[in-house]
Amino acid sequence: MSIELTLPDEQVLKLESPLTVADAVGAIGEGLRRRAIAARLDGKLMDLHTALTENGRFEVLTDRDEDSLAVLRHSTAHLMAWAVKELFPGARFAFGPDVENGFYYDILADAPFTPDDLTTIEQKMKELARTKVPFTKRSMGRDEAVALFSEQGQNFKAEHIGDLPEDEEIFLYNVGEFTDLCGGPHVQNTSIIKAFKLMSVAGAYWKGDEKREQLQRIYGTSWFKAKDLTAHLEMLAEAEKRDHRKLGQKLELFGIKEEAGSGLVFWYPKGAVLREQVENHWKAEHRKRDYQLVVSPHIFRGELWQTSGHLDYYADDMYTFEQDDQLYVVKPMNCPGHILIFQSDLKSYRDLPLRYAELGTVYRYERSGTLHGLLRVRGFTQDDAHIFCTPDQLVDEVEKLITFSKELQETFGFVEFKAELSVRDSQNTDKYIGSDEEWAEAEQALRVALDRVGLEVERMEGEAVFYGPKIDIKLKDALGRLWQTTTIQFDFNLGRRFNVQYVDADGQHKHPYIIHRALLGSIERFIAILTENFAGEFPLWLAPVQVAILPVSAPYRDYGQKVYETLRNAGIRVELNERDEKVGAKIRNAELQKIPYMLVVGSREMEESSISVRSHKNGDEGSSPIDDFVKRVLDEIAAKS
RNA sequence: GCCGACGUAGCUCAGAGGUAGAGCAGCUGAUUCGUAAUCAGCAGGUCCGCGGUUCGAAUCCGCGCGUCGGCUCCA
Repeated sequence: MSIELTLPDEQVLKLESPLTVADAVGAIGEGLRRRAIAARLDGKLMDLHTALTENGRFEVLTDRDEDSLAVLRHSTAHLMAWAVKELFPGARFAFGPDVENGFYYDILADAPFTPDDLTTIEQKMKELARTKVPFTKRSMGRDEAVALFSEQGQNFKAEHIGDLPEDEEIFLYNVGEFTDLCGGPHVQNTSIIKAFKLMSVAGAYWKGDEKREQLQRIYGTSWFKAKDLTAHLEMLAEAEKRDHRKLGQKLELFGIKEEAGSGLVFWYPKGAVLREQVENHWKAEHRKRDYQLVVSPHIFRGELWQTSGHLDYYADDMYTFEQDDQLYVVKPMNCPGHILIFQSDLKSYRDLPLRYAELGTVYRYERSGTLHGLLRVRGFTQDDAHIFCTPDQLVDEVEKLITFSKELQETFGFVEFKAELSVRDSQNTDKYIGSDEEWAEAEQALRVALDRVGLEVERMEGEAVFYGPKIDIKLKDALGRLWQTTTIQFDFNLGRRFNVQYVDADGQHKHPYIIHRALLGSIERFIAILTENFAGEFPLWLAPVQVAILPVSAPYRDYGQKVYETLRNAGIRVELNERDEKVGAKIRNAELQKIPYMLVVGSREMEESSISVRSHKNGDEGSSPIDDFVKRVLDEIAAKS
């Protein structure tokens, strides 16, 4: 029998079976055979020793393909499991997949792994890898496989076989003494696994269920080349340097105080300036787009949260207290407030679309283990808005929102975005509020709007919240990391619960569509993202201190004071360093604080009524008349660049 | 919330049953200096909190709080 393989260049390769994938790769070229990691037949990944039995589009993966990395990492996970089995014979293995940048394996061990254990395991892996042991695959009957794993005490594997679809073939992979339930593919042998490192160990639940066993998850990273591993570790070191929690401390931006409670942020003067700039810009941009800014109280009576449904769903996650036998709730959302404002008078279709925006500070009791710097807190300020509109205004409004989101974030220097469209789980529509028509219409509106803006979008089946479909937009930062900021959510629930209405042209009372949205997400979170993106080197318009004036020595302080006043009166955020230090030390301090401009003033400058400019970006830039410098700075601030 | 690690001066960290240490920052004084750290002195601590073991606990044990890495969760 012959097999026809269509190669990426459309060439058709005819081969006689029986043959393996490796044979086919060898037929294309011997050099390729040596470099091949795996192959793809009609999009399906297979390893090299698999028998080829069907025709199809055939693609060879070498160590240059992204997908090969996944294969390598998955194989590294197996190698690690083997090493663990050697060192800890009682270990029971759960899942061990590849993940972004690496892999993990969930293991139930007699005792938790220590950092020393990781070192030992890593050494063992290196030792085992050098023996150049092959990965081999075989098929096995279900009952036989369950019996095999049960007999070995591998109850997680045995359990998982029972969870696999009836018609799925069961495969086992062997590497050395380790046998795993696994579909593959894997690298040919362990000699390819060279550049890896075990990173950390953490708890993880079996099958992600917090009611099930908690396992030890060992994370590792793996690469084809040592220099890729080094580059990855350097990237992690760079990310650590940019950690907003560290920079927040060093640059005196904010702090979280144990004595005040976790997840609650104190904004120091410099951080408060950052916030102020972000918020001012945000407000101005909303006014430009016909939003009305509103302010709602921080606490509402409990009944309101009964009406909204939050008290039923989230009672344990809300801060509540009683006063005069009356339950009050510290608001975890702004929506009910905006609805009350909407209902303050009878609304006409002529009033729509109506856009209420508020930088609304909300409080939610987040579980202690989830808190993380400014990224996950218990008190935060949503850049919230609610849009009330008619059905035929829907698409336009959503399109405006997406465009607004992009424009707003672009000002902060972000240029790349990814969108996710979350829709309901079509298998399980009962748990969602709203009719099929509403869901269809809303999803259509979101989709059309996304198309119009031309944003890349991924459909997320079953990821919608119970009350409506949503679009989430993620930005990509300077290190290529994605951060979710914008969320645009339909709400079929609150309008009904509060009976929100407007009078249409035909005199009928109707429910408006309600869209809930945040563009930056929360101010706290967004400032964390900004801090990490810029590594604390904020653009001039955001910089807490824009200019530092550094007199060379005491006799020039008065002149420095004059320059200070000129800049301050021009609206520039400026600091005068009057300390009794050498100018080198003053520069060092200003550089460490990442202040964009430093002005050195001494005798020369005093005589010429000038200043010497040093920028954080370029270093010494030479002298300049004061007025020229003021203009330059004001222009740069205005450009928000 | 769960698993693990950690918590010492404002910050970064050393110390490990027997009087609590360094650097930076702070204060005082000297110095008056030209593009990333001038010198000297002084001060600074419930060693996260509460219990326990011990003649004696920052150190060992228990509980609590907090931080970190994950898991789970995220209206």
